[in-house]
Order: sequence, then C-alpha cells, then structure tokens
Amino acid sequence: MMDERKQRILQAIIDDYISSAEPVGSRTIARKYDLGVSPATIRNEMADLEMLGYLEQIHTSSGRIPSSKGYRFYVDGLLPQQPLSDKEKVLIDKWYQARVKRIEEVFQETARIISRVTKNVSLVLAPQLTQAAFRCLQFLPLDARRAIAVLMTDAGFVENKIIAIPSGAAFEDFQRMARVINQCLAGQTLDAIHPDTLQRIRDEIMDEELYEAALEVIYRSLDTEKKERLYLGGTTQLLNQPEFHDVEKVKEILLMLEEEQLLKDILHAHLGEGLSVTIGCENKYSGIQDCSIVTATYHLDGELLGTIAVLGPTRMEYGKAMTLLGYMNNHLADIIKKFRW
Amino acid sequence: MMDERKQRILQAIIDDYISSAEPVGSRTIARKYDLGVSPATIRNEMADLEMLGYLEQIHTSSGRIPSSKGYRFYVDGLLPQQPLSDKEKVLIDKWYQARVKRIEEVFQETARIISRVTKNVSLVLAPQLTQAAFRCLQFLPLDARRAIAVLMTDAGFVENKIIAIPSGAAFEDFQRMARVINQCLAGQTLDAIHPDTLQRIRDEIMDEELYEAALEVIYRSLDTEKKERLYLGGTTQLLNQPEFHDVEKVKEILLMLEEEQLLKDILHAHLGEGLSVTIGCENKYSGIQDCSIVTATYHLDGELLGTIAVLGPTRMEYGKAMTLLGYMNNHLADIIKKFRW
DNA sequence: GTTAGCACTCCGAATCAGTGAGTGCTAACA
DNA sequence: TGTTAGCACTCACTGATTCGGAGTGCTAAC
Repeated sequence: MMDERKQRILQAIIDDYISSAEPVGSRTIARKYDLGVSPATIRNEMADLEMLGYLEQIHTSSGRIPSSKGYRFYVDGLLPQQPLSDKEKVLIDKWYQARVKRIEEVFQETARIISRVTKNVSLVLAPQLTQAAFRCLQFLPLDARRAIAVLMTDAGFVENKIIAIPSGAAFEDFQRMARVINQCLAGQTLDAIHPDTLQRIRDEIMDEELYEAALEVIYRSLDTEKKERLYLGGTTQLLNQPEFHDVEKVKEILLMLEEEQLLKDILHAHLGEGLSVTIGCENKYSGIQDCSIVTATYHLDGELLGTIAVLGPTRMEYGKAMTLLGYMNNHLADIIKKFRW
Repeated sequence: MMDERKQRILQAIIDDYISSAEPVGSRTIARKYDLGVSPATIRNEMADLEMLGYLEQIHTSSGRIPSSKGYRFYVDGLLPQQPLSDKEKVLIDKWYQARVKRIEEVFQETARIISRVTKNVSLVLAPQLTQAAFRCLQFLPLDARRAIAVLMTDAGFVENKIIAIPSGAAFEDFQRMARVINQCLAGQTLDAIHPDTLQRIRDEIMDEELYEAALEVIYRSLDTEKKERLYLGGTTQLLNQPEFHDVEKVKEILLMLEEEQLLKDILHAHLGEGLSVTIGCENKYSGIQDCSIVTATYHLDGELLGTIAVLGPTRMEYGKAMTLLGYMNNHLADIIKKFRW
C-alpha cells in the first residue's frame, strides 16, 4: 500500500514543495530527483498518494501539494537528517555570550536565535516563578514609612516591591520577620507553601499586622510574576513566506500573535511532551490551521522549566526546526545554570 | 494667493481624504461640504492649490491628494478642534487603574492606550535611569561569596545585581561602604557623578578592591539600564490602513519598527520640542517618507522624562493624535508621580 | 468672478483568446 | 504485470481589448 517507491516519491514531493512553495508536478519530480522512473509512473503513484490522503490538488491539472497527513508521515519517518553544523553551534554560543548579561535576557535572545535560524516565528515560554524555590527575602529601609522587599528564587530571579511599614512597627521588626521567613521557607517552591508553614511563621512573628504585610509581599510578588513570560521572535519573518502574501492572512496571524494568553495555552498543551510537532489542521485553534508548530520543553536537573517553539506555515523546514530546538533544549539548561546560584 | 476660500477647500479636501483614503474630486467636495460654490469653481481652486504645491495628482483625471506641504499647512492652521471627550478620559483613567501595578508597566500600557485610541502605531520612550537621581544603594547577603546590590532611583526604579564579595572582605565592609556611598551620592544624577565625589568615596572606603567592586555595581547597573526603554504598541493597526495593503510596504515598515535604535533616534530628534508633527517627506528616514509622526515630550516637575509618539500614514487624524498626546503628556506625569517616593 | 457644458484622459473591471504546465487515460511495450 | 509514450483535456495565468465612470481642463455664457 505504501511501498518504498511511494515513500520516496512523497518525500521528493514534500522536499520540493517546502523549498519552492509551488504545487509540484510529476515531470518536476522525474527531472530533479533521480528516481529512475518516468513522469507517467510518478503520475500514477501521485494519484495513489492522493487517494491515500497524503497529497492534495487545488484543481485538476494543477500539481500536488502535501496534505497535513502527508506532512505527518513525512515528519514521522521521511525527515532528512540535517544536524546543526559546528559553525552554527559556535554562532549560537557567541550570540549568547555577547548579548546575555542577566537571566531575563536569556529568553528574549533565545527567541531571536530561533527565529533567525529557522526563518520563522519563535516562541519562548520562560519558567514560572512559582516553580522556582524560595531562596531568601530581605527588607531594605527606604524612609520612615516604607521599605523595599527583595525576594530571590533559586532560578536566579530577583523580584522587588515597595511596601509600607505598618504604623507602630519598627524596621527592626521587619528584620526579625525576614529571619523567621527565611528559616521557614528555605527551599520551598513558592506556589505550594504548606499551611502549617504559614502557621509557624505566624506564631513566630506574633504580630498580626506584620504578618499580613509579609504575606502580602510574598503573594503580590508571586502574583505579578507567576504568569510565566512569553517571548516572541521574528514575527516579520512571516511576511517573507509566500503563503502570507495576502494582507488579510497576515493580519489574522499577527493579531493572534498579540494574544499572549492564547499562545501560552497552545504551548501549554505540549508541555512535557519533549519534541512535538503539530501540523496544520491538527491544530485546535482555527487561526493557525495552515501553520505548524514545533515545540520542545526544556529541563534543568530534571525539573521542567519551560517551552520553546517554532511557528510557521505547514510548508516548514521541519528537520531544521526540530534539530535546532533539540539543540537549544540542552543548551538552554547550560545557559540558565550559569545564572543559578 | 491663499485666500479664505482656498483654505476652506484645502481643509475640506484633506478632511475628506483622511477619512476616505481616496483621491478626492471637485464634485465630492461640492456635494459633501457646503461651500456655496459649484464643482467648476472648486476645480479652478484645486488647480491653483496644486500649482502652489498643496495638492498632488496621481495622473490627469484623477482626484487630488494632499502633499506633505498640504498636510503641513493643514496641521499648522486648519486643524478641526476635537478635544478628548470626558468619556474617553474616564476610559483612559480606568485603563491605567486596572492594569498598572508597577512603574515599568506604565509605559507599556501608555503605548497600548495611544495605539487603541489613534488606531495607529504608538511609541513610548521611557525615562533614562541616567537622568534619575540616585536614591540609595544597599547590599544584601546571599552566601559567603556573593551579595545582591540593590540600587534605587528617585523615579521609582529599583535595579538589582548579584555581585561577588572580594575574598578577604567581610559583608560588614559592604555595609560600611553602602553608608559611605549613600552619603556621598544622595540626590546626584547617575550619569554625572563628579570625580571629586568618587575620590571622596575612595578615600573613605580605604580599600581599593572594595572600591572597585562598588564602582562596578554602580556602573554596570547603570550600563544595563541607561539605554532608555522603548515600548511599541499597535503595530498590527498598520494592516488596517489601505496604504498598507501591499505586503512589501508592510514588511518594510515592520522591519523598521524592529530596529529599536533607529526608532529611538527618531524620537530623540524631537526631544524637548513639546508637541511636534513630522509629515511625510519631512522625515529624514527613507522608510517612513509616506508616514507622519506626532511626538510629545513629557515632564515631571520641570524635568524632561521621555517622549510619546504616534506613527501612521500621512493620511492620519492629526487632530486626534495631537489632542491625545497632549492629554497623555500631562496625565503621565500624574501617573508617574504615584510611583515616585 | 462663477458656472454649465463638453471633450478628453485615464483607471479599473470585465471579457476573451492563447499559452503552458499539468493531469488522466489508453494502448503499446518489456 | 508494471512501465512508458502519446494524446486529449483542464485550468490558471497573461496580455490585449473594450467599456463605463469619475474626474479634469477649457471655453463660452451668465
């Protein structure tokens, strides 16, 4: 049914379509790819492949284009190996070294790299603070009525917030409280602080108002940060793709790219799946049914940190996207480690 | 030469072109605007206006469109008054209240508001840290070898950086140093610390290595922050304008919008000018010669803080953009004041 | 100075034929 | 039985042509 030759032809058609963006005909395949058969034979095979659902035809007497099912088969078995060249790896390294000074910049630059290499839109979902472990909380005096609370996490994030000192409380009380909190929360993940721990803190602080103020710091700091950050890269790359020569299509997808929550949801759907490819109509969201998404989740010491992804037309260089994401996956852990204490 | 009636006709033509985006003919003007003259008369006047350089014609027998000079005349004298309605003001207030929790968010949300109201691209240049006054520097212990330096400025920005404690130095030395620095730098603007002051700090610290470490904190903190931030809003608004129905044009301008430094330069060119309008070919940068930019600089207690701007096709609602920027201008100072200590 | 009338220009939409790339089918071939 | 050459057919695309409409400039009359 799907013999060796059919596969080779399917592969040739998809390869050709990916690079040309034009419906491909039997003669083209016969000429460019050395399959040792005539166009007529290829035509027969193409008709079969269409019957099987791997190819589509815009109209009779046009060439064939791959269907989502076709791409799926291609991605699952026919992908040409194209490992990252050493030169590319070095370039990526240099890029990070030159541009990343602080952990927050890692993600933006990662997005840049991915979109540059793949010539498509990239998405990077940065780790949630809530998954990070509490490191320490400190208060700094500002004036008689205010202090700055600085919260640090294991992942290297530092978050600060100006808070009011409750009337009657001295700054020393804050110092004492900080000691208590640091003792109790050391190493805990922020989104799952046990009620018992909170109770212990409360007991030790022995001042309701102070306790409330401290909690507010932790929770508000957590609140502003807990929505993980999404970084986008290369949105203008879309405009180079012939499938987006129509402004309406561009508008549709650019508007979608502005809906941060939607994008996060899409990435979340693949969280923890390792390297995953979603092709065309496999996408649940109607705006991107002629796009594909390649996602990869990255880890650090076994802990799930976030997701990186490539979004492009179904006619995408899957091999390149997948090898790149695979590489960045590992690399990202190393980079982040540098900022970890 | 440019009598009352010519001006009225010019105004009518520009108003009409701004709302329709189509070359406007004499008959349209006669029908829609009650000028009390026949199309033939208007035709004569239009021919004169073209001679004078205020109008252009794509080809004979097409309607006229305003030239840059025409828009300039319009902006300088013919602008219909369209003050912000109370309803709009309330909406803006509510928007800020609902979305801005920390000072950094002020600018992003300002950009959003401007692009929503004007239906064009907005740019917001946030204050440079270097123009802000030093408030205080504090060190927090992290472990035996590291500390966190937290630098605060008058404008409400808090910046932090992890630094290594030089071997041999105790954390207490840092505390002492912080006291010295805070004393010496209090109230100084960060980009113009006087050499004498530095010398004083050096003398007081009496430890070369410690002094170097402290300086590094200040300068690196300054370094990462001194490039003022640029916030963009509403880039997809462009796609709704008929002048950008061609993907090539869209690409050109979107690519330009990705060049942060270029945009900053453009905004800088109008720094301190108050409300300023640059129309079409008045722009130095070739990529935006059929765009106009309205900029306004905002202040706080007499101190120049930054620039807000609207970028759109020359066929832009100048009146709306200008009144909005004027309003935001003042409003922004109030909003920022809330975050100031 | 203003206006009506008219010839003229030019764009854009619609139509039509010709071309070329591609297909499916059939019959011949190995 | 699988492969191939040949051929008629389809359909998008291109370029030429036509035609209506919107708009202009000019002239002559008011």
